[in-house]
Amino acid sequence: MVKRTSHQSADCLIARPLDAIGDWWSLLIVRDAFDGMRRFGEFQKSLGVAKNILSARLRNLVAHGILETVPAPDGSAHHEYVLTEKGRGLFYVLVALRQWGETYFSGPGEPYTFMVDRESGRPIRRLEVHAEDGRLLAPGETRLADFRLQPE
Amino acid sequence: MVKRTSHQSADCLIARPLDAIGDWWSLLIVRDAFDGMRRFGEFQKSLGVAKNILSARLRNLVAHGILETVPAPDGSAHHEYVLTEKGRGLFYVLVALRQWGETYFSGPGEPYTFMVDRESGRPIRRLEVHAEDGRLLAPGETRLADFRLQPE
DNA sequence: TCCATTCGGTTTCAACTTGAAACCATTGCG
DNA sequence: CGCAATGGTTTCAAGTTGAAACCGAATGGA
Repeated sequence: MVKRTSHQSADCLIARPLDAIGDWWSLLIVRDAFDGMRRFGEFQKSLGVAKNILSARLRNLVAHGILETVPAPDGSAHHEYVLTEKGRGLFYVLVALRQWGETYFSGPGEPYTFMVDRESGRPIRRLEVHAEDGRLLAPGETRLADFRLQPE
Repeated sequence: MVKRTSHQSADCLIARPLDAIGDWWSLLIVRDAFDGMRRFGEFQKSLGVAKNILSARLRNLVAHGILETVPAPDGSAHHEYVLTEKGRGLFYVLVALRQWGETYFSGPGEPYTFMVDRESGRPIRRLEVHAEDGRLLAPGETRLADFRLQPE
């Protein structure tokens, strides 16, 4: 075996992100970070993940610029992990995954949790994909195109 | 070791979806399926993945109702893999991941590929998260809430 | 002061997963 | 009939994961 396959250098811009966050734990760490968690111990408790794994994942997320470490504000020797701009960019991925989960993975009769506007407490709208001119695009109504030279 | 950790029964509706698609290959298979691929060989060639792994992933995606097998239209004994409704629901996840990739993972001077409207060939708009009343929500301006009883 | 505890990890090691390559069963075709 | 293509499964070494033990630096209390 050469090595677990990496998509670091794949052409596809879906494959490359998966290299950074493409495992079970990383996205959950990011989710918790959006929920305000910052400390190693908080993540560990929330996720129930083994410490070595958490350690490796945090290191990887920091290496990819998704989290960054900042000195702990309480003056302790430890540091905290906070989302970078790039990390906050994962918000839309989380929302998409979440809405998919709400639609297809919530058991009947199960306490239904969903994403609400923090301000009003009301559910948010479903994500939509729009063309440049505003038309709503259904799944599959897109394709990929090269723009080596900016057209027009 | 008990078993590789599963989030099947996690409360969180972000964790549970990750159980279905939370590895490198599954989402790439779904991406290819959106691109019209249907045959084992097509996926294998496109992804360069070992056949045993592809086989296991396809089985898993079918088991989760993301793909389904249909008899091959050419009358051969083989079948094809096509996206179900649930599978097509992953469109928004792919778009979100893709836009994140476009923003943060495209090397400078690299041939820039992005998602365009199939009809017009023009780039699509960025995803936005909106509150019920239409207000634009920034990353972090949401939270999760329980709706055991429908409020209002 | 000294012992205990918490926090944030690293190390160790067995079980599990991954991937390359070999193998196998059907069908298609000349 | 023979041979290649398709769509897998099997095998096995190497890599990854996870539970638990360990460790070192700071507090925290008695």
